Amino acid sequence: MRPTMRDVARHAGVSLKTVSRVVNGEVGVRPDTAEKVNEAISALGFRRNDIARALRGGKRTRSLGLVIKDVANPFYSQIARGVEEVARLHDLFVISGCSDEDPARERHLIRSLCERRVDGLLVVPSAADHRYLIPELNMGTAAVFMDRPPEEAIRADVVLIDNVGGARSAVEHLIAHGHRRIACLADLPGIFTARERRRGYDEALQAHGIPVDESLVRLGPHDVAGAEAATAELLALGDPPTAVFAGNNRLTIGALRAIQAAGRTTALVGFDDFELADMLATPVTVVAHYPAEMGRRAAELLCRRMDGEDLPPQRVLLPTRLIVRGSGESPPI
Amino acid sequence: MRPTMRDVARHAGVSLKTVSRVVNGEVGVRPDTAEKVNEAISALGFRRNDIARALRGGKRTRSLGLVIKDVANPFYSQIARGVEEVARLHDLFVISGCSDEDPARERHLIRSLCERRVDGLLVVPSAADHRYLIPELNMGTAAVFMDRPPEEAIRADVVLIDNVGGARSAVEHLIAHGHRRIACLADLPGIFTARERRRGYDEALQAHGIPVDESLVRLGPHDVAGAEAATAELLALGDPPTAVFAGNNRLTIGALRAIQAAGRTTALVGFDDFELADMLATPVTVVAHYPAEMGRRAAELLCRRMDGEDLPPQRVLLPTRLIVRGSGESPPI
DNA sequence: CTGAAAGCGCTAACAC
DNA sequence: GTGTTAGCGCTTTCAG
Repeated sequence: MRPTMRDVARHAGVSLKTVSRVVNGEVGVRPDTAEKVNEAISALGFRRNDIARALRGGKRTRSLGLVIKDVANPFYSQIARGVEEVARLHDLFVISGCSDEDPARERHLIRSLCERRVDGLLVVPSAADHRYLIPELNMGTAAVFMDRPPEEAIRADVVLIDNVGGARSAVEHLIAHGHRRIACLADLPGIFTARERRRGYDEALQAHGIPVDESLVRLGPHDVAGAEAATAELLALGDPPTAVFAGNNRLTIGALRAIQAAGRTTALVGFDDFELADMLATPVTVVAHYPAEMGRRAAELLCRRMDGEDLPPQRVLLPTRLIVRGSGESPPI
Repeated sequence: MRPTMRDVARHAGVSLKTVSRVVNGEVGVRPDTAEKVNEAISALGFRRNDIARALRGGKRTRSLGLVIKDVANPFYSQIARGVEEVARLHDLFVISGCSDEDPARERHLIRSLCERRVDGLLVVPSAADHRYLIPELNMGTAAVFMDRPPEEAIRADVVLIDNVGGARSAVEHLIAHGHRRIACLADLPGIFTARERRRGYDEALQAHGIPVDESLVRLGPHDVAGAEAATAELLALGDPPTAVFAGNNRLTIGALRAIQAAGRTTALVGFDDFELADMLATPVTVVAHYPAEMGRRAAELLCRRMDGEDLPPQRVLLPTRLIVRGSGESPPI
């Protein structure tokens, strides 16, 4: 069906190797020979077969594998964008898959990507054991982790957000506005970022001599509906919180819905910026960060590893920024 | 570095072919032989090389190429998600790239994907000439287009949204609420969806005997700022529109900003749903559609083509749905 | 400058 | 049940 170099060679009346030289822009081909070859190439519609190319010479496949939770989620799609930008610069393709936070699927994806001989792996790891990766890493597949670190045993680079610092700055902002009864909404404690952000919340309170009141902390909600219900419960307490810190954008939206529904002016600061946060009835104060930058940085580290650079495992911490919009500045009631 | 089947065979004291049989779950291997082979596999950390596998026998690479404008844009990332869901069911990998609406980059991407011998191609085409694809298609690479059709000469399946019908329903909704001076904001006329939506606007007015007033039509703005400026201009007219139809989500946001800034209650219906549309100060009435479904349908069509099904080119039209939320129901002033 | 031969890691087609 | 041989489409020697 598809013509091969042999076919082109036959058509042009030269040897296979000469075609190879022309196709790869090697030197040492007379212009008129090259001309003949190029004519044959377009006459036959020849396309070099990169699969065969990668096979011979243990060549790189010029591809990297990306495992994220879900591309449809803006956080991950921005990571993917950052990765793609760097990949493009290095003439690499990105082969990606969604784990949907399922460890079995994640493992299957990584295994399949290794079977396809991707030159490197970029992974947002789920809460699971990643030791199965060790043989792959030893076998020479570079890997960089994003957003959550793998276990200690895995010696690989990782790019994280400053979760603790970001959460602390959010809660300190609320304290600065006079709040002392501040609720904390965080995702499932199995998730690294949820634990870290909760830790930032604790640290901020402690630093200001405010005891942590566990009845104001809700760990577990991980969607808008769950956060809305949890917030409604908090607002219905005898002594309700005057402010809420929400650990991610879905939790922020849920909290917002509950606060609006209750007709309160409870202050709110959320982790993660989101589109239209400034256009809502109450514009939302957030701890912003830059997922695309995370993707870029991770991809850059990976490329360096792929080029054989041999540093000790890096741990990059990306900064956050508090964006003040209104919801975080309401005074305590 | 990485062990091959030969190495495994040597280690297990069997022939290469026996290893191949075990690795591929073929029948006709004694359990104890299989056992030995499996031990050698884990001892050496062997991973079958899918590159070599695809080469032999003109085998499929079990991958498909996806070319979209930008993964970071929720519209495209949802398409990507739909594609990935179907790919997963068929045990296919997705190799994707962003064209950023640059025809040269799009062409480069498609070419490279063909060189990697993807089994099929899923493309959101930019406004450009796609005839260079014809040889690839003839050479057996299946292709399905999404969101915008390629030129007539390309005989391939395409999955579209009902742009005309959706726009018409939006404008008829405004007419039903008593509006007659309805503005139209649409993207660059080079873009298929922009033209089609503008056509739906015209059709709705004509169907109700309302003459099209070109001074109320703004073609060209393609970001929030541009739409905001265009809308501000419209509102400043001596005889301003009482309602606005915005041709996509960025234009809707821009219009909304301008209307809020002017302190008006101008009615607004937008094409494309977006997150938090219901949480804004004025919840936004929209023409919703389902990008993930577009990705799924396109991927399904592609898989059927890849399986050799030979129907005439299909043209799938996905329905839209008007979601009433408030902004589209204000009466004329 | 150009070409012939070997072989990347695997599977298909046949032996035994 | 198991092994041997050929060869996928290309690049890499090494000769001419």
